[in-house]
Formats: sequence, structure tokens, C-alpha cells
Amino acid sequence: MKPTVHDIASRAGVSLATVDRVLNRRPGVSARTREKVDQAVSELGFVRDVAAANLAKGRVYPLTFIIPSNDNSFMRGLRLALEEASARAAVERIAIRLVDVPAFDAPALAAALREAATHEPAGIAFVAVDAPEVAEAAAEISAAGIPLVTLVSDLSGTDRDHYAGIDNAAAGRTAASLLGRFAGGRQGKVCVLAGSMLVRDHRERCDAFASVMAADFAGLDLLPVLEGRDDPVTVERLVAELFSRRHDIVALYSLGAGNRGLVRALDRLPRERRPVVIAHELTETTRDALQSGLIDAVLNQDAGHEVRSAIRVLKAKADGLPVVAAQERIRIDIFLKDNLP
Amino acid sequence: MKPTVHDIASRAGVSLATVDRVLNRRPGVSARTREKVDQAVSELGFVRDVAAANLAKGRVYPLTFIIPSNDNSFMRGLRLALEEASARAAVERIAIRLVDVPAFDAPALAAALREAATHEPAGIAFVAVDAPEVAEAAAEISAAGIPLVTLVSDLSGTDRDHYAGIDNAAAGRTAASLLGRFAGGRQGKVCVLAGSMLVRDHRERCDAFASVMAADFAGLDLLPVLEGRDDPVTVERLVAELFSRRHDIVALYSLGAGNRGLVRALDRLPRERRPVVIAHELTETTRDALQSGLIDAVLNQDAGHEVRSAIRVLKAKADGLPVVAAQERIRIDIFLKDNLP
DNA sequence: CTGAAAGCGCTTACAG
DNA sequence: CTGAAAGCGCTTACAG
Repeated sequence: MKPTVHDIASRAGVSLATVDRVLNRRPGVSARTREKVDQAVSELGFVRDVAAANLAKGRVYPLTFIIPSNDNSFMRGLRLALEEASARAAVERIAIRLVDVPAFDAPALAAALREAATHEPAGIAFVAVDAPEVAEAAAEISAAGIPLVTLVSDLSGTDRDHYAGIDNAAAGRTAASLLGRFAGGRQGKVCVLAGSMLVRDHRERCDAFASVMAADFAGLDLLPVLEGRDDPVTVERLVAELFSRRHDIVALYSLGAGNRGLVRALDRLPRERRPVVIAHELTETTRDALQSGLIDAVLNQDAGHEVRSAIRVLKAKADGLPVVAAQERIRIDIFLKDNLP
Repeated sequence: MKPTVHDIASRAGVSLATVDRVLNRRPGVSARTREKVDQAVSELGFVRDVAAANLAKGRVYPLTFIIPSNDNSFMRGLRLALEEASARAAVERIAIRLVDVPAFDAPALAAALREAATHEPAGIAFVAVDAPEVAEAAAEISAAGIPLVTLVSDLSGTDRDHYAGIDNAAAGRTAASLLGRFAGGRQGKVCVLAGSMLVRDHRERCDAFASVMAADFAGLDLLPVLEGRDDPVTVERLVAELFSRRHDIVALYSLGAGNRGLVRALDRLPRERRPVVIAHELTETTRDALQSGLIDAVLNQDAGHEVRSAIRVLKAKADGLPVVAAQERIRIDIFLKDNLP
């Protein structure tokens, strides 16, 4: 039978209260007593039942997540993942509050951060817009001792405790490698389609993509970046215009969202003009496009992983526990039509 | 404040015991009483605290995992993942026992299965060797009412409750698509390197790979499959021999383990003779080879995901709960040098 | 069919 | 510095 605090107490010849003090490294125990308890713990191989401990503590961890109210599949998926995670997290007495904020809007985000802080949550996670006013709000909250995690897109500067998202430079490089190899020696122009250069994840993908293309695929030239604001309608218009103007495009990298518009534009192109296409985020749209061959590969970040990682980190910070960085690394998934989940 | 069983009891005007009976759908409650409780539950928005319930139940779930004692990185990783999962699972009163069994050995596996069953575990997970004697042992255990899950490699026939592993046909197809596109129109032979055709995962990868190659990449011909028994020494010898015999090999698909041997053999090849290489499982060896360019892409199954899925499924089966198949699907990861975690 | 009481493994005032 | 007792939210014999 697994040993309990009672076993430790009788073995060490002390009370439960003392065992608890030693276990939780609280002060007010003589060195001798502490030793006896520590010894009993290691002799019996005691490990604390965290669930029982949480139950007894009655402690709750109110966490706030600030998410852009963008109507694209990725953000919808993030919301869903958050709701699911909330349900599971309840077991560990974590209560999650979701706050909406307009997309790509630095002042609104800064205000939302400050508002969230007034509720004194045990931690805040937010999708960063990389702007000074946001950094300022973050600094204030950090200074107030509230753990802060950026989600999906990071904030420049140091005023956050952790970033729960993919390595966007690596994503850009991966896209370049795949696109370059899939192009198979063809020469021509490459279109890069972003959401907004205001968010750091898009900027980083873009820069890394460009540098690998320049280094490894000399026959492929990048056109000026198109900014579609992750909005399907805008994206469709931009892409359609570009392809009607130019006939030398052999590949396209869509590094933001709003791929519904991209797919609609691609679908109207004659077969022989279709470029090699790499896009981000596995959604219903990109999945269908992979299967029909309109998109060749999709890079994906698992919103569920990101959300769960953010929760774990915020809880650890709230408890003053260390974070195992390696364990919190978020993977970049690659999907072809063949390995769709 | 979150409502508890006490709140439900007083609201419905019944005792805790009755609330518990209704909550757990146990018999011996009048329809009227049941109704009152159900109503209180929905009015108060009660959700059961699973951790507290488990604590009170004192129920434990002894689970047995049977893993081949193969000395390759993947199986070592699986072991590690299992130990990690054990630690976390302890919170949910799951106790995991690990049993070693010789690799690719059907009689030994059948014996291990029967032995495991004598301990009356709440469930058994095992890496299947796809042979009749194993199927027979599985059938017996299933008949005895012990939930059974295959891990990594599946068992033909129906005598298991669940398979926790990737879709190996999809993996074979993915490998073919990548290899074909990376070859970029070159013509020649393709070497296929397997562990053993006795395990179903290898057979399925191989078949699917072959069919996509035949359908989509006419210029690339498959050579007869090499069986390296997932053993680095054997693999090295086979590959070295093949390349010294033939000079028309343009690509290689390593669908099993033992890649240390493969990499050693490839490394001795002159640069211009190096084939396009797709391998399985991200290990130290394949990671280094990706970075140095000896391997072009690695397909990976996350042993941690597989183990955790197996645990979840076994627990659900033990509790008589349904399994959400979509949630238990294991992804096929693709790694290039650019998106290494 | 229903309920009072004890207990799961831990923590927390409170008293000494 | 140390301990006895009550309690966290649920479940389980046992008695009626």
C-alpha cells in the first residue's frame, strides 16, 4: 500500500501537522524533527497525493486568457481548446476566464490587460500585439507580481514570464525548405502573404522564410509581402489582383490566416498556373485544399498544446515552481494530404 | 462558490448517500427522488469533483504495459514516456507495471500476456507481434473481461479494445509523397529498409509506400525489401552491401528502427551518391543526420502521446466509459532539419 | 428505498 | 516548536 502522511507521522513519531510542515518546507520545525520526518519520507518512499492536497487546501487559481475576437478558424480553434482545457483544469482547481479583445489593436489589448489585472488573477495569458503600449501594460502587471504568459505571438522585451507558442523563425525556414524543394528547380516569383506586420509571429516567419529562400533557392525571387489582415475577403482580392497582373508566380507562402480567401482565388486559376502553396494552420479550409491539391503542405501549431502549456506555466509560476522549458516547447506540425489527422 | 454534494442534498431535501446514488446512476432510488436530485443538479450547475471522488473511492487501476526489450532509441523513448506518464497517472490512482519481453517473439509475447492476466490488472497494453498465437492469448484475456490495447503496432483480428498508434498506411503514403517530390524528377531505384515483416506496422508502411510510388512516381522503381530486424549492425551491413553492388539508387525509405547502422553506411558514401532518405522516429541519431543532411525527413510517432492515450483508453474501458476515437488519434509528425523540436 | 457516520490523504487554524 | 481536531468534496458500508 502506498504510504500516506499518517505512515510518515507514526514512523517519525510526530503529528500530522509537523509532517505537513516539513513536507511543505514551512518554518517552525526543529532541525532534528525535520530530519526524522525527511528520513521517514525517504525510507517509506512517500510521494504526496497532489489531488488530496489540493482538495484540502481549497486553493483556486483564477487565470485570465485574453484572445483576439478575430473570426478565423485558428482563433475559433484556440477558443475551443481553451474551453476543453478549462474543463480538465477544473480538477486542479484552475478557473479560467476568457476575455475578448479586437484583433491587431494595441490600445485595446493594453486596456484589456490592465482591466484583467484589477481582478487579481493568479496569472494572465494573452496573444500579444507587439507594440510599446502593450509592453508598458505588461511591465506594470509583471511589477504587480502577476505571472504573464504570451500565447501564439510573443511580445518583444522581457516583461513576460513565458511564451507559449511555436518558434516562428523555424516555421518560416521550414516553409522555405519545403516550398523550395517542392518547386523542384522551377524558376520564377514567390508570393508571400501575411496577416499583419504588427504581430511578431508574422514578422518572424516572413524574415526567416526570406533568408532561407535567398540562401538556398536562387532561382526563386520573393515579391513584396501582401498584408491580408487575416481577413478572407481582403486576402482573396489581393491574391486575385496579383495573379491577374503577373504570370511568373511559381509558388506562394501564406504565413497568416484568412486562407478561405486564398483558396477561393487559387481555385479560379487555370490548372497549369497553380503555384506550389505552403500555408499555416490546419482548418477545414486548408484540409480540403490539401486533399484537392490546391495547397501542398500546411504548417500547424496545436492550439490545444499551446493552451495547456500556458496553463501549466501560469500555475507553476503562481506556486513559485520552476518551469521545465524543454517540456513546454511547442512543435511545428507539418501536414501533407497523406498524414492528415 | 462551486456547488458541492452538500448543496445538492439540502436543495433536494435528501441525504448525501442518495445524492451519490443518483449522481452515479446506481439503483435503489425512487423515480421521484431521482428527479428532485437531477433538478437540483441542473439548477445549481453542479459538476462533480473527480479528484475528490477518486480519493473517496480509494479505487486503484493497476495497468500492465508489455514492451519489447529491443535496444533501439524508440523503445527506450517509449519506456521513458511510460515512466513519466506513470508519475502523472499516480494522481488518478493509476499504477503502471512494466513487463519486458523479447522483440519479434510471438510465443514469448503470448506467454507474457497470459502471465500478466493472472495478476488481474484493470487493463493491459502491449506492442503486438501479429501472429496467431498472440491473437489467441489476446482472445482469452478479452474473454476474461480485461481491457486490452495494442500499442505502436496492431494485432489483426478483433480481439483488442483499441489500438494506440499511428495510421501506418498513412505513414507509408506520406513517406512516398515526400520522397517522390524531394527526388525532383530523378530516375532510378529506391531501397526500402524494414525491421521485420512479422510486425504489422512495418508491413502496412511498406505496402502503402509501394502503392503510392507505383501510382505517382513512375520513374522510381522499388528494390526488394531489406529486413534489418531493427538492429543497427545488421542494417549497416545490408545497406553497405547494397550500395556497393548497385550504383543506380536515388532514394531510400527506412521504415523501421536501427537507424544508427543506416547513418553509418550512408556516411561512408561519396557525396554525389547520397540518396534522398526518409526515415522513421526522431532520435539522437536521426536528429543529427537531419542536421548534417544525411537524412532529408523523419516521420515520427510521439511515444508520449501513445502511452498517454493507451492509459486514458484503458481507464475508460475499466470504468465502462466510452472512448472518443477522434481524441485518441495519434499524429504522424514530419520533421525536417528546420522544424526540429 | 433512504440516511447518519466514518473515511479517502492531505491542510489549516487554534491551542499549548 | 509541536499536536489534536476539523474540514476539503466525495463515497461506502451499515442500519433501518
